[in-house]
Amino acid sequence: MEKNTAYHTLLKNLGLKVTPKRLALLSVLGEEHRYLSPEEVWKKLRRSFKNLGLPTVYRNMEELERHGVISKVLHSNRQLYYYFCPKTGHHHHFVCLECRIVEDISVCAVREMEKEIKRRVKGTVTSHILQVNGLCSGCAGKQ
Amino acid sequence: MEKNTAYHTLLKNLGLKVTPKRLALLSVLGEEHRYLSPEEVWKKLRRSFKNLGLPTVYRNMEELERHGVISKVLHSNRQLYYYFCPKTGHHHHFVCLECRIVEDISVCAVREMEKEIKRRVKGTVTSHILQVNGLCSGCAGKQ
DNA sequence: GTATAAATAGAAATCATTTCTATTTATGAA
DNA sequence: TTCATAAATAGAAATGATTTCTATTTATAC
Ligand SMILES: [Mn+2]
Ligand SMILES: [Mn+2]
Ligand SMILES: [Zn+2]
Ligand SMILES: [Zn+2]
Repeated sequence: MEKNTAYHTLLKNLGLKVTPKRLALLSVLGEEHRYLSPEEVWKKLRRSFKNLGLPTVYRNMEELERHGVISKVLHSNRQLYYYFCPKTGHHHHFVCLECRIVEDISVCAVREMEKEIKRRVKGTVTSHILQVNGLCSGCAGKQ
Repeated sequence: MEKNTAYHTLLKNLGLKVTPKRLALLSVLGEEHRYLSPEEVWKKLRRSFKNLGLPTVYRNMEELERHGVISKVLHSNRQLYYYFCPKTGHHHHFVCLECRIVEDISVCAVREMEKEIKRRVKGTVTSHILQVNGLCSGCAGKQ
């Protein structure tokens, strides 16, 4: 009995059990080019699964994020959003606060990003969040 | 009766009432070169004010952020943190996840930032959050 | 098939943040 | 210095997204 889907392989490679709900969750995320909240994914999945707990969706999305399969989207309403990005390698995302569409941005420097966004996406950049995390010299020493 | 402090003037200019608690809150934030949560500020302020509601601290910090006096710090624990940055003009922050110290970074491009951080701060960059917000062409049209 | 650990449902708890309402206070004008 | 007024506040309560808990189910390797 072959379940030869890409998502099946993906879960196998991560050492996660291949459950119908996980496959469906990946399918939902994979078909959306927008970021979704766990609750939104849950509502979509409940069409196919009458018994599906919201905590299950939270848990799986968190797990997939830990494995780098999906990425968190920061939002000023501070709710959790995730996006399944097919692109590999370091890059960034232009996210629309209105329709929640996500566009890959290959360059990294902020100036160049804004130029590229204006040219390619024809959108408006209203703000950007740029935060460098790490350890200061004092704390790095203690580690 | 002159209250000739910078914070007094600051609040006046914003059109906010100059209350003792607001002045003390600004003083607490101004003396810390680290980002603080509303609860932490509340605990510090309660030393001076026996009656001080936590909602008051939340409200004032939110208000000051809206006026651009203090800036939010994004944190993976998704709690609210604020930092009173004396520097003006567009720049970014290097925040230490360990001790929560904040360092101003004047250049904006990510590559250059990492170089500068390594050279000046002698710290370790473990990650960076870079998100460009705005409206896609579709949504920008509707506005 | 069977054993085992992982995954899940459903209910309940958590807890940072927000809302609500009565009271207090800062402020500017009289 | 009153005084009127809107702003600010305390304290209690509500909120709600997220997490935790436990019994049950399920995928998987043997
Ligand atoms: Mn980058
Ligand atoms: Mn910048
Ligand atoms: Zn540090
Ligand atoms: Zn859009």
